Amino acid sequence: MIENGGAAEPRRRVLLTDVAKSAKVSDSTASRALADDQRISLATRRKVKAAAAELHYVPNAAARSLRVRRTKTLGLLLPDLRDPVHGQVASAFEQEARQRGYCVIIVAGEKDLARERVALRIFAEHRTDGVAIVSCVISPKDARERVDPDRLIFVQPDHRSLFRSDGPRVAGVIQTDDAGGARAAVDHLVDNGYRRIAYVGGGARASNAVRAEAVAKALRDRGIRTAPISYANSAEGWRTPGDLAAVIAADLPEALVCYDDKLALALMDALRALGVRVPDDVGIVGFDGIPFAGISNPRLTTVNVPSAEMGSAAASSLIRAVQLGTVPETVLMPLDLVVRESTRTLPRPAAPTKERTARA
Amino acid sequence: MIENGGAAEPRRRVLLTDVAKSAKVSDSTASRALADDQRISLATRRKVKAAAAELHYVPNAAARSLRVRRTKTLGLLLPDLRDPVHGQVASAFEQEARQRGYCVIIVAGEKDLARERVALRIFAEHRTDGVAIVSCVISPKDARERVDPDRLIFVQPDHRSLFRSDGPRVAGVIQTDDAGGARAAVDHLVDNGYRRIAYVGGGARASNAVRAEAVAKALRDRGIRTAPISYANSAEGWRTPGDLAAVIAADLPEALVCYDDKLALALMDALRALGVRVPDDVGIVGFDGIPFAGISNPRLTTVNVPSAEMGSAAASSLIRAVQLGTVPETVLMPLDLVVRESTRTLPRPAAPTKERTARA
DNA sequence: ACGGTCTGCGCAATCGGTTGCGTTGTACAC
DNA sequence: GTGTACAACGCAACCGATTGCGCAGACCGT
Repeated sequence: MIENGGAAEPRRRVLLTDVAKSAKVSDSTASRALADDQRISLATRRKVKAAAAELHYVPNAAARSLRVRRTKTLGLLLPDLRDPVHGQVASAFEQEARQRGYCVIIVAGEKDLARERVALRIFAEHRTDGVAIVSCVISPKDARERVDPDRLIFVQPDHRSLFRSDGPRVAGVIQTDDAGGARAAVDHLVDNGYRRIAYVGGGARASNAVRAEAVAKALRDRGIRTAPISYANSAEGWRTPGDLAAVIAADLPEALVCYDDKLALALMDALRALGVRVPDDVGIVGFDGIPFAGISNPRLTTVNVPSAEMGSAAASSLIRAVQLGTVPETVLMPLDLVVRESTRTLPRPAAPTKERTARA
Repeated sequence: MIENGGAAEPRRRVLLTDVAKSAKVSDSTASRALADDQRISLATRRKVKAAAAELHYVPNAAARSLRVRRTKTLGLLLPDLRDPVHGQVASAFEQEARQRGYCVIIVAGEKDLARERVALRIFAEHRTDGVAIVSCVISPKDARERVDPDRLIFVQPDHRSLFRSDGPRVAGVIQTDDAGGARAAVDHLVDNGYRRIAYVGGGARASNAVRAEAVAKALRDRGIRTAPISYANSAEGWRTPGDLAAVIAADLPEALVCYDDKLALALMDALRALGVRVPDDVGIVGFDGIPFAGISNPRLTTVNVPSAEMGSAAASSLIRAVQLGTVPETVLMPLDLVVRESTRTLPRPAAPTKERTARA
């Protein structure tokens, strides 16, 4: 029977000791019994478990992790939970972690270095067994100094610029093959007759530079030698999609490759306001493969990024590393193009035309 | 100077004791100094802090919370991090919490009772100072038995069906005024000449029933006495938006009020595939006000739900309750309609027409 | 010189589990 | 009868902080 004490006092939490007492065994035996330690007889184990259930015993994670020096907790640092891509990553990460018995502390860093450092500090205080950093601005070096590098993994669903000049290994990295994705996008466009192709950037962020470069290279590789147009934001401040659309509409290319789907969709909206039709007047391809790209009007052709896979891969890789005492692995995620309605086949000879490919 | 010990052994964590030793004070003084206890002289405080910084001391949250019986941690249970609405709520919740010095453990319950119970168990083990439950299937009663009711708040950005037959107070609740929202939507439609108005449901979920009822009542209140059409999903299984669109197109109403924006947008896409134009052939209004509703084609008229405000309200209310030892308050969030392009003014006398409003 | 009041700091208990090691009890062999 | 092996369990230390209480020394007044 449960002793209630009569009064409605703030019911004292039931401790392992209470369970032990109720089962008439020592604390240590109770602890082992609940952990299914083979040294404890089956009968005793059952007795203890029954008592625990009866008393509604809930172990104290803090006390346990203090002793065992493991928290079964992971830290997840990302820029923003509202973003579809990060939401996808976070969702998959959390699921995978939970299935493996870990729970996760999520902190949004908002692409702000100070906040990101605070986040890592929080993880350190909580002694998380591992940390995943998704698309953040903090440098790997900086991050390594704040949390155990062996317990650290970077996830870059949108770029991997941080990892070029930083030596062979910084920790685990789950990165995307932006070059491959850009190639697929460009191939699709060129094969369908598009020639005047522009890249529309997402600002001054490093992630943008990577995709811009990837697209530029893919264009060069296909012999598109017309100076690639690139609409970057002004160094200061941000252009609204409306402003950007106006600039673009003033000298309309045949196709636009956008930094990401969010930009592509916003741009489609803004262009529509200007009377520019997609894909009739201009083709558009995005990056990321967010859910809404599949039901927009027109549906968006996009380079799909396996955000969910990246999230779960990060979690499982991290956990494996923690348990084995190794360093999280590094994996490169392939990107595939999903062709929809925002691009079409241009009514023009698909074979490379002499006048455009110059001396090809 | 930092003693490194030479070898690359798994650098022992630095403890408060180390800081104390380095500052030549006792542990207790070190602890108090770091907490800026007035009893410790300023000079000593500075000395200790310097030592802590020098040694890169990071306090152990588990040890601390074990002692102080407070974890400065909140639990957040929601169905899915991928959902725009929940993402918004989670984002705001996390921000607010972090600003107040709390960190948050997020668990996705996926509208699955078992998983939700596991989540609450996790929160209980971690002794979270408070728990917020967003749009979940677990009953308030059930939840109250698993976590301290005084530390519990429900957030219902999409419905509040759980709270009708459950007594006056179940814990804190942040709920939405769906009735008001539905009224605004219906008023807008009716004022613009729409008469044959249907509600398109989101399945058998309780949340759907609430909005369906709210819309039905709003229609009745405006004297729209034609039997309100309502496209519910079949009891078993789910209809695809395509199926749903086909059914709707077969006998097209003048306007559709959808359970949420996601459904509205999917429906617009499916209807377009069937050659039905929005808003020319049918008006559409959604619920939630997700970001993408603002840039869809056509832009979606929708009942805006202040998800972010709800998230931060939940966090601050919860924290306040925890600190004051009171019960989290209950608030009702007003919903406002944002009119965009998916509805228009019908070329029909706006005044109620005799033949439709029957004996009005 | 001596009692009283502060100021600044340290001792040791405490939070709630886990675990190395030792102890008890029984069975079995010799 | 005694030694040995093994199964089942208990004692007490430990994890790393926080904090109630007490104590030493400085300072002051008389």
